[in-house]
Amino acid sequence: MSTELPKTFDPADIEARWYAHWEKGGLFRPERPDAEPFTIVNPPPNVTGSLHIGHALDNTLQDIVVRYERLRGKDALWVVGTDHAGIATQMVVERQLEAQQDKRTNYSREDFVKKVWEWKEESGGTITRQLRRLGCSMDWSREQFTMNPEFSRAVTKVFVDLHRKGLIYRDKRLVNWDPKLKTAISDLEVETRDVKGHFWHFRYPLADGVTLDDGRDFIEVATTRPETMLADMAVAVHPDDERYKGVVGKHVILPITGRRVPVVADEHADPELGSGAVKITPGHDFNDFEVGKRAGIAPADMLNMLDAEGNVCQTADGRVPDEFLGLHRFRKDGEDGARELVVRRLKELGCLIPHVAKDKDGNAVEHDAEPRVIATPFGDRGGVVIEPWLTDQWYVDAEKLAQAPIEAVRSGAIEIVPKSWEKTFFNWMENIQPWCVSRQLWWGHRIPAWYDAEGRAYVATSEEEAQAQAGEGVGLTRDPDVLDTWFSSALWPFATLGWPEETDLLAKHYPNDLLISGFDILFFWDARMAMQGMHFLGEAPWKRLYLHGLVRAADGSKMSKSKGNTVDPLGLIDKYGADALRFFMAAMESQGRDIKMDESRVEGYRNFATKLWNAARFCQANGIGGSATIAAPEAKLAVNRWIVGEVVETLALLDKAMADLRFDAAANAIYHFVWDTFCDWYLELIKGQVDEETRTVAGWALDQILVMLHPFMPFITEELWHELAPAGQPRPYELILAKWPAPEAQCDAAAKAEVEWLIDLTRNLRGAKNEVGIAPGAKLEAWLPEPSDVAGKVLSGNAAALERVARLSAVHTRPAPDGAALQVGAGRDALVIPLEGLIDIAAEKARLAKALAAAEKEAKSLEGRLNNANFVERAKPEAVEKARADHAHHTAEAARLKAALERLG
RNA sequence: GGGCGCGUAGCUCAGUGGUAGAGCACACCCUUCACACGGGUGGGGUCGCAAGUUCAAUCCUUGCCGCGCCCA
Repeated sequence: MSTELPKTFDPADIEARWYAHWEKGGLFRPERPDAEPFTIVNPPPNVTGSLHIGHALDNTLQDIVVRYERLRGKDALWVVGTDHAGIATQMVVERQLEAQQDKRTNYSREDFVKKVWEWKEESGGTITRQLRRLGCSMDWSREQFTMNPEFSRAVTKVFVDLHRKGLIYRDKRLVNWDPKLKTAISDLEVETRDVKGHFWHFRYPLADGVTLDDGRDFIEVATTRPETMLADMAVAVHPDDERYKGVVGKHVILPITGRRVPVVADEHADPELGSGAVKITPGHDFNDFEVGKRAGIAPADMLNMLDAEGNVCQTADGRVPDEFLGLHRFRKDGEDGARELVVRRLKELGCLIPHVAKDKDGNAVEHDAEPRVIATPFGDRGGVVIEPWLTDQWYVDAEKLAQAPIEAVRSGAIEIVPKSWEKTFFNWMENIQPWCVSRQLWWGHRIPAWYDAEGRAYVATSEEEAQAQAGEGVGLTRDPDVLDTWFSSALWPFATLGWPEETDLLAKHYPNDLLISGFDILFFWDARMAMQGMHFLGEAPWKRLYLHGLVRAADGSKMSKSKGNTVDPLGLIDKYGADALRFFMAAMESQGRDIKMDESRVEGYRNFATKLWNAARFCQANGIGGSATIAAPEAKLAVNRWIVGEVVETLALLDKAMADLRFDAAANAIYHFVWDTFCDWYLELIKGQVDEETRTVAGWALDQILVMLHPFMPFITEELWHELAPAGQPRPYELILAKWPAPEAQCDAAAKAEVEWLIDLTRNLRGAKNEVGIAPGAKLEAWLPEPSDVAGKVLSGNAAALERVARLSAVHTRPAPDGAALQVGAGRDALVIPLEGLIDIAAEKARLAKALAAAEKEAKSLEGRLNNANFVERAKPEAVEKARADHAHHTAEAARLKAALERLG
């Protein structure tokens, strides 16, 4: 036995000490060349990031699984690393420059990128340090980064290969353009939000004296974005719309620009909506782009009226008046923009149709526009309104790549847990759009494409190769853009293992076994890993995909920095310890539900850790220490045989829960075993009678607790593992590398029955004493004239426990003396405790009457059911059997209570 | 508009076709030699509403009400 444990434990001290020890000793990835592999890759956090509560959840769950599998003897590999996070990281460094009145464009690309690398080396490790505080047992020796040279080579190869197969192509079309960040973004990075806006109605004069059937010489169109009329190229009407039949093919003359544009028939125009005619701006609206193409306008000919920052520029036909040039697309920083000026000019020209509304007195009032809620696209990073903008970008043919993953999920090759996410997955994958992967940034994987003077692209793994393709002497310039960060992180499950080299690591650990991620990155990351993994390695990257929810604030709202309602996991670790935070995460993680932050529960699990600590102190003081065996020790005493059986049952619950990825069930199983079974009953029952057998069994049971709890609470368990080692016999290995329990024992039903009888008796006795006002500590004598078999065994074998725990100094197996007495049940037995003059007879009668009423109510209800022929004939035989047994039990109970009442007079 | 999920004790959450559970909170008792971050006892729920299926519904089906998320 080592020196005695201190009275309280200090999580901070233990955590720092053990983590350093594990990491230094390489214990996160022991050499297990012949063991079955188990592989998880962590969702690489942004290098810019710091640990938030969502990371804490995600990584805790992964660590629980990895530690569990490591204890089960597998060659468990948890790949860790960080993501270069193109936009986010570039923004961080740009902000730093801004703070010094400096800016990115003051530097050459090379110099700026060098600055980002410097920043990364200096501050990029914050989050990885924080993951260590959580206790995460990742393989730091192989820490990855998406911009490492090896990883970058994989990214280039993927781009070149996909291009060769026609799965990546360059195209001129509308993209989601972020005018703040000045880059294209993918459709997933666009957040649609409802915003209050306006709906303006214009009149576009018909050209050449043409009129509508009703005589009007103009067409009415409406828009929420008036400024785009500067680049209008058509007016569309529905082909079946009788009102406009006569003007299809005719023209209108646009106000302000004077541009002559055709009226085209297109089904996009909805006759039911407004006037039924819509203005068409193919260069600035996704729907209009399609209409324009159908009307025969090539994308290259579509008019563009905005620059990269969303300011008005001259269109190719030179028709935008000078006063508009340089204006922002709409009001910004308190200054009117093109939108406001267009409305003003149209109004002056008499081309604005006012919106007529009634005021509160019922009078008609004219407004420039109708107020309306508009679904508006915002960039999820920059936070400004996204502009559909006509540019050349690189696209991945996601539709083709999506087929294999769809099939994999359908066939079960990938199991999504919880299953309810499958539908969402299919819905997205089956309607997937081309994925725009080029970004107009400097920080990231530069696109491996070179252009000649005519703009022809040569895609190659190197400039030499591109030159070879283009031919000797052809001048080439490299594409300035970089790839979407998710394009590279999609390769995480295999590029981190050395792909495209055919390494042993790759052969052993691909496919990974499991991926754990928040559902919020199902499309961004998980689906894209599945696409790339299946395309390049022919197999799904993982067998199971576990999706967890969000950690929400205590009031159920989403945590966000701007709302200021975030909870810092490191603060919780400081306050309660990493073990408590981890256990909270596990216990609250029920599949398919978000976790609401509840600090009192974290506190509760801190208390749980303290409970275990003190139980260990008790054991230590009684010479109970580390066990020498994996298998359960032989035992004769009922309590010991019983606790072995309880370990066996808990282990089964735990293994089942882990197999099902039910983290809550797993955590609860071990929690209840430790607190309720081991501490509250087993330790109480062995107190004062700790013999050699008990020492052995208790030591073994405590070891099983440490192992089973270790995945959830790695620090305290590791500490106790060593503290409890027998004197002079240090543990041969750390707990992190211990063997998962294999009791090779069965539940002993007889021992279980005995101990449960004793527990039942104790509970009932305590309750009775409490209700009739006897001091809990009072020692009593009881009479049990005809003990059942179980009772007999307890009386003969557990007298000490009876006295200590049940506080019965003697139990006489002969008829009880006459007089007032307390009656207490235990299993099928009823003990009589004569207490003439000691108890409040009225209180005891009330207690018995209450119990009798309850028993009679149950018995009556069961009787009713059993008298129902339908039930007896049609219900499952087990159900009928159980009802009969319960009925007998409650009837006997009632009879007993009635007798006891009569005894009291 | 389409999809998903939720509504169970004061709060946070499990759960099951056959007498409703946990943690915290609450009430009362206990300074019992591991632990007051503890021990003991107890109160508290027509399981959102309505109909249907069933011998039996908190659980299955449908509708409704309320809340949340995703997609268009």
